[in-house]
Amino acid sequence: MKPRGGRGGGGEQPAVRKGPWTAEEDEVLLRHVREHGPREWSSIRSKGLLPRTGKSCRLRWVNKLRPDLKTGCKFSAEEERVVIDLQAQLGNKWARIATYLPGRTDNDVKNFWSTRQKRLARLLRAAVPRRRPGKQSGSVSSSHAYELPTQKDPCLDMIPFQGTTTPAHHTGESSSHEPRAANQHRAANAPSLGAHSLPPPPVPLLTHGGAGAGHGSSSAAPTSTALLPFDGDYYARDAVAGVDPLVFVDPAACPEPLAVVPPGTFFGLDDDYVHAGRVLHPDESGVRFDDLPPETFDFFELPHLPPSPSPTVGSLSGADKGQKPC
DNA sequence: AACTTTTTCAACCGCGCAGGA
DNA sequence: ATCCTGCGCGGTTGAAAAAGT
Repeated sequence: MKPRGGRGGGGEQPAVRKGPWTAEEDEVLLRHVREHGPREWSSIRSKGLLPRTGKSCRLRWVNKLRPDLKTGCKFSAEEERVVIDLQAQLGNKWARIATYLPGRTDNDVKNFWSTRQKRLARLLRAAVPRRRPGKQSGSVSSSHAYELPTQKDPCLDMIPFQGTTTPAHHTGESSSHEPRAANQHRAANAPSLGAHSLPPPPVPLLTHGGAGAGHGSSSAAPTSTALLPFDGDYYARDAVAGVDPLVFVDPAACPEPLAVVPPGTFFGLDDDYVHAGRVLHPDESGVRFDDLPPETFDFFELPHLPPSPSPTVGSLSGADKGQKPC
């Protein structure tokens, strides 16, 4: 990190400091927020409180100092599901997705997603025979215990892992920005999404076992089986044993599950889904990369999930205070 | 135990929008 | 109508920690 002085707009202001925050800086920032609320970020520097840009201050607050954050907690299975579904629905609107996840920041969601993208990429590369034209994949199975019933060359090397830019499908909003006011208090009051096509966030999505389940958020998923990922899973097929880890929301109580990845949106592939070496056709929809990594099957520890935190709007500020056990 | 690889997390950057002057 | 400033968002990077060999 090159601490460049930056042409700090005002001559008297100290050079902008970058890099990791110190406890002292945190304290100053917290004090500022206590006194003024989470705003006036730029005044922090202009008043000489901290040699940090307003931007940096805001980021620090939002991502680290906010009292309602679930820091240090891995994403629960339910959270993962929400992220995956919403990403399919909204694209990379991390801030918006985060509004559905109390205690999570857009940065959390973003990091989570990119981590999984990387993991998937690696897994697929490892798992899938590289069959190039004219070269048969004879050697592949030797290094992998599982055999993949490949039906068609998935050309995985060409999968455009689009975590970065491509929304799975556009929701038609040209501006990703929510109304400012809504944004501003997102953390504290949970979201009030600007209308558009999505349902209001929090209530249904973190349903656990059904209660309060979803405002019909989706266009898809006529049945829960649409969400059932793996009929040929090579990690945990046996373990699955009829349990759909992703759809533990009782379909009866939640007749309208979250949107599934609609056909053609799996990593930008059209027509067919590529799934760890085999191609799934649209009628097998519901495949999502989340199913791939072994740890996904931590799902079977789901019973440990906290009893529906009732992630309703507003639960964020109160109930989620402090660092609760994950 | 040492080394390598992978994952996680924190922070920065650039861009675009909104509101005020 | 235009410019300026502040803020929020999404993408990216890099260091530290954890896991694997």
